[in-house]
Amino acid sequence: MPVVQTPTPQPASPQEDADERILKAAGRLFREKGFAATTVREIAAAANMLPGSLHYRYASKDDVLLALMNRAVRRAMQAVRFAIGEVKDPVEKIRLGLRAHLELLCNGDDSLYVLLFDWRSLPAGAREGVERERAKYEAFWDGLLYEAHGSGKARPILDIELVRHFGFGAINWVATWYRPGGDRTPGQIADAMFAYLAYGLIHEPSRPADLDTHFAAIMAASFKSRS
Amino acid sequence: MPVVQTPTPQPASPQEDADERILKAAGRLFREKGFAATTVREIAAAANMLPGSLHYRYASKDDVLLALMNRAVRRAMQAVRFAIGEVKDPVEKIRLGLRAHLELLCNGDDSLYVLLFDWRSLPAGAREGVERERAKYEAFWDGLLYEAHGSGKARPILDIELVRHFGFGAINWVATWYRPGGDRTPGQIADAMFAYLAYGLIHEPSRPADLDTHFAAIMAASFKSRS
DNA sequence: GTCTATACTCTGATAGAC
DNA sequence: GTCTATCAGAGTATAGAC
Repeated sequence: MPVVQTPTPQPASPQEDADERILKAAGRLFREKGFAATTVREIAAAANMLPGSLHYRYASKDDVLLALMNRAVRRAMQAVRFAIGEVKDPVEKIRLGLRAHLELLCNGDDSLYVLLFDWRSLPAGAREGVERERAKYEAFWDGLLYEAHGSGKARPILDIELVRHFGFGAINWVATWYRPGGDRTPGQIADAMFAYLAYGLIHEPSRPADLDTHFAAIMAASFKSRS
Repeated sequence: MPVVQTPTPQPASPQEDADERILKAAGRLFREKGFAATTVREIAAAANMLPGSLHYRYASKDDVLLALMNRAVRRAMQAVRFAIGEVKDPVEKIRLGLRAHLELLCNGDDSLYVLLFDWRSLPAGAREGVERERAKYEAFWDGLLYEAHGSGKARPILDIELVRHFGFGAINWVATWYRPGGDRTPGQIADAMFAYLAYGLIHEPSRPADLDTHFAAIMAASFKSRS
């Protein structure tokens, strides 16, 4: 199993620096307190500037949220594509993609969390654009699932969209209980989740040895491999 | 498979009527717009009273949220216990509990949604009490999982808490994409989720027929049975 | 218990100097 | 581009009549 890497971010140009500071500060605050409970003064202070200066970059508080969410989708797509790389095995692609998604959610910037958990704060007018990009990301995952389904390795899946919803749910929910420094890294958690969902929790005496072996191998690796 | 029923709510006494109207209105608004984006004036208007009257019942907006969340845990516990009833099979108990939880989340009052998705809005001081009750609910689920684990029907589970987290994630996330009137009822969705997680998505030629049969039976029923 | 009226704070956004 | 200073409005909570 290849170790997951994250794409190296390109150094910010001088003029992007202020924008970057704003989005980073806003991301942290929106994640901690939620969009509506965060004030523009707080964002500006955390970004080491004054409210007036912030307004020069973003015309409104909503615009900050919008930019943050657009960035979240972009980064998620980028991280998953990068993690999969040139891997060909369709099931392994899903495992690697899950790891990348969860690592971004837990240890990356806060934008993905905000996208997922502060969706209601996005004004209705701005929703369409983000929705479109988000749909692309989901379609990408559907493609991975469809590919695995077609490979014959996966159980005949009755509803790929439903499987994606359940998978996203299990993995996104990690953000509500994960605390850095715990027993497992995000990568290990993602592997465990993959193993449970892929091989199931029901054990019956007639279950063939190879299924248990695959399950055990992933679970064991989920303990050993660093994220 | 017994049909899931919901406990019949006892009729509200006259003086509870106003409290009830407030919590119901607040639940709907908090779910739609979030706690911070909802104003006391809106809650009062939706409950057919004026802000001053609302204040007579709840000293602050935070108190409304607190009452709503405490109620959510109470109702969830009640609904799951009721759904399980006298069923003895540990795996079936989990299936029925999942259905009840999801039905409350999708079609019941909005308090459970608010509890799960507006957790950050609860002031730190009030968190402890809700946390304690919520921990009891989670411990109850851990008990169900432990029981299933001990029955020998379940695969040797390495981490019950992790399984609960994944299960809660998949099932709670349904609230973010479920729309009433769609193809499936909450009960059917819960059954599908149960089947996927219980029997796994990986299919291999050596998989014994009985596992596929159980999986198929639940999935087929998930299409037929009304929630 | 519910109303009216209001106090006081904080919010997002802006205007204009530098 | 960033600052200072400020506006107009909305926010929660309250006081006190009925």
